[in-house]
Amino acid sequence: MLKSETQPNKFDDIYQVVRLIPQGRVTSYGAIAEYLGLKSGARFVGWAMNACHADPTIPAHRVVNSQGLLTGKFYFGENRMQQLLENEGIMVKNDKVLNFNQVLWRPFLELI
DNA sequence: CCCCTGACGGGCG
DNA sequence: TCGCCCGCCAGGG
Repeated sequence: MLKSETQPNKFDDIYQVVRLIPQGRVTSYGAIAEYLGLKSGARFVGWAMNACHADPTIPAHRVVNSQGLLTGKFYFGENRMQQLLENEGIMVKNDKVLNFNQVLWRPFLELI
């Protein structure tokens, strides 16, 4: 099922970074792409997430777009994504993460 | 083989 | 400040 046979490292790296996101924090597709040096950009990350939405071990709800908008909430069901985030102490209003700059987890800055 | 689409992002008007 | 357009890469029709 996994297309990992074609892009093993890229997909795995992306999932790896996502798994490293601390609870109560979020990150953006662009941040992940930048950290991994994916010239393909954020689109590739979003695409990778789409391919993994069946994997419960990946906290995909902690990945939002550069505006802090829950663009992928549609894939979690009605308000599942927002519920998961709020459950971790992240405030969400109108499908947008509040205090985004505070909860944003930047791998290239905080991952050592 | 060609065209369209997509959990994005940055640039320009 | 808001909205539109283009780039990027892979998969599906």
